[in-house]
Amino acid sequence: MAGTFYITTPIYYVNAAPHIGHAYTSLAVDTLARWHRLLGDDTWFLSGTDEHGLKIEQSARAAGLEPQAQADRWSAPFRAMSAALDLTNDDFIRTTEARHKAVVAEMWRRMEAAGDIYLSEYAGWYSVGDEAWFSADEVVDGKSPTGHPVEWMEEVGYFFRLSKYGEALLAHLDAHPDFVRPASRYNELRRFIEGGLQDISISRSTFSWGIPVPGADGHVVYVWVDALTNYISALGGPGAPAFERFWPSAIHVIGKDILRFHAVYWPAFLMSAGLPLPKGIFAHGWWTIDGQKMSKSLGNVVDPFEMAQKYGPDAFRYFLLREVTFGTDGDFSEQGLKNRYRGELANDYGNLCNRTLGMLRKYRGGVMPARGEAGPEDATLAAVIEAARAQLVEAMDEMAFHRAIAAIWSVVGAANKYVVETAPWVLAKGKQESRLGEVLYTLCETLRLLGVWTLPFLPRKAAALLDQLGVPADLRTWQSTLTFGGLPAGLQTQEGEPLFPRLEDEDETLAEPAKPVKPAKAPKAPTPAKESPVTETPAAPAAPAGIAPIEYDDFAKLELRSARIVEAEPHPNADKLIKLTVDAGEGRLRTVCAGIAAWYSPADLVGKSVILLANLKPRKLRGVMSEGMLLAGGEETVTLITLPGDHPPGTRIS
RNA sequence: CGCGGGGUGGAGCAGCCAGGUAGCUCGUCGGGCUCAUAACCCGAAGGUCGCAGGUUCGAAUCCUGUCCCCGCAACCA
Repeated sequence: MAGTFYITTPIYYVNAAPHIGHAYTSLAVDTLARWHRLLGDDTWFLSGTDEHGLKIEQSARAAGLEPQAQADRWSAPFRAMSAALDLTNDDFIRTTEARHKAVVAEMWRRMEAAGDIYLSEYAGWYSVGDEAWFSADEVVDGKSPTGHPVEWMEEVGYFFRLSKYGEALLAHLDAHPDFVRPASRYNELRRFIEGGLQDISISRSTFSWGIPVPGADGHVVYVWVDALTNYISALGGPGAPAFERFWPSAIHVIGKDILRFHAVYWPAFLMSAGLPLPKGIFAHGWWTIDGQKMSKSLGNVVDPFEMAQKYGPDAFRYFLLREVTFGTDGDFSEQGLKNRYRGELANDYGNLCNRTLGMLRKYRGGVMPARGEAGPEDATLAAVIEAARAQLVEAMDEMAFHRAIAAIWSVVGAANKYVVETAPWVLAKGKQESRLGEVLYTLCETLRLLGVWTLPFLPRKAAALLDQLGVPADLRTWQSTLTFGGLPAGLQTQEGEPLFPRLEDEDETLAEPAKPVKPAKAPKAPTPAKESPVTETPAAPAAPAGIAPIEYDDFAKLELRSARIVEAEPHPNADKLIKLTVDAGEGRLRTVCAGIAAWYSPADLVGKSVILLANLKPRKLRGVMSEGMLLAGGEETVTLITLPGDHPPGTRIS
């Protein structure tokens, strides 16, 4: 069964803090790595950061730092994720490391030697914001389809003959139907390749923060050749011992947005360089938050550090892997996490451990009994275990975490049922010692299997359970769970805390989000439970059950003032925002960005009197400092709260 | 005709590719148990599977049409 298993996360681009998406990818990969180590496979788990490019160069300049210093600074949180989330990555590659640069240069030379790189002049509309080129018909009013300004650029640069590899890629897909998973992505990709591949630009001369193109001063290797090569540079590159040991067995786990680069560019680069292709690519889905797209403006970005802190890394990991079919999109909600925590972790699994160890302590002084008289309930439980073991293996082979967990939990359920049906407390009263011993043994051994099987999914808690049971290391392997009955009699179990203690806020209604809560009578503040905040300032945290009542003092903290809009123009770099200049009677004008572009045009706004939240901490929105927030209401359509036309600016509103 | 995902008991989902008594979790109601983290176990109620046609002995599942929802730039995995 033992084999070689190399698994990677993408390298994360360091222009933003880690969020749930990064955490998800890393946790999924970590779980697979732990699983394969459990199976005894020679396993290597790689993660890292992508640190080159114009964006970093610019943000460094804006911060007054050297690009490397900026990269160091922003790479740190990604490295910190390993500790916070219990990731067991064997290595962490950074594209600014010498070992990486050397292999990128070698890749380049190999591709060049294959005749796949050529110099050409190109010209077109380039958008810094997108780091991409656009054709003339894509550019509207000097903006890219994504709203970023574009500029006409002419550049001499290197191209890669991607067009040459279409047939070979299709042939590879034919021969390896598992090369891209899930199947829906495989189909999507096929259609894309069948549509024909264009050569791609693989160098830049408009910025310098990158790996120099070998033998071509002034050119740096453009993002994909640089970034994708991390998967082999971390192994030391072609010929290195680690490369020989791990390379062709690689599985790249990625988000669905970068499938094309991994499943088209990367294999083509490798073919060109004369190197074997990875074994497969798995593209997972994205998370929405409370049913909505994750976005800063909604204030619903999930901070993985905070979640791990609050619920523990195990529970966070468990939720992400259990909640959705790996490969499809899912919805994250703290409510959902709490529900699964309480139901599946605390009540089902944690409580099973607790009651079992409690009975063992009570009836046998915490010492593992010898086996005894069998009973009819045993076979039922055994059958569930046998089935679950097979399902677990099958599910993990398909990276179907949710099914793997469901299989394990079928055993948890069966064990809880076993307790009720065998009723050890009745056996104890009736002095049926032999049967009681067998029942307690069976439960403990079942817990051992559960503990081992959940090691990849709940690394800390599973280990804690095995510790409580007193399980020695050689009984914590996959192999040791292939047969039932490994636990030796006489084993001393340990006192332990409940694995998953009840959550603090247990009186909270965890089930139905829409529990009608009478709205606090907030004086005048037009704040229904789910208002759309007008500006992109920190929105109130989502409060599904309504917003908790506040004291008057809380309200008094708001400095609301009337203000007159004196100027309005579209935000230079954001479609949803309007940049307003308002007079709040302070003797100076303020700039406020409001997310109302979908409902108002700038011309409509000038001269209106509105309500300004004046003491909101200023905040930069897409590059423009916004000093306040305008009150507005509505869900589908947002309406600014306006005051009668001649209302004097600066009046305090309460 | 831009692309993609989705509409299944109160909520969230599976099933659909390979048609054949509609399943899971949560919630609700009733019962049991008392070892345990007021946890656990059993039972019940509750769905004409968005709508309309079609194919078929038979359709949640295949085909056609149609309506609705959600993503698809900016913290993008």
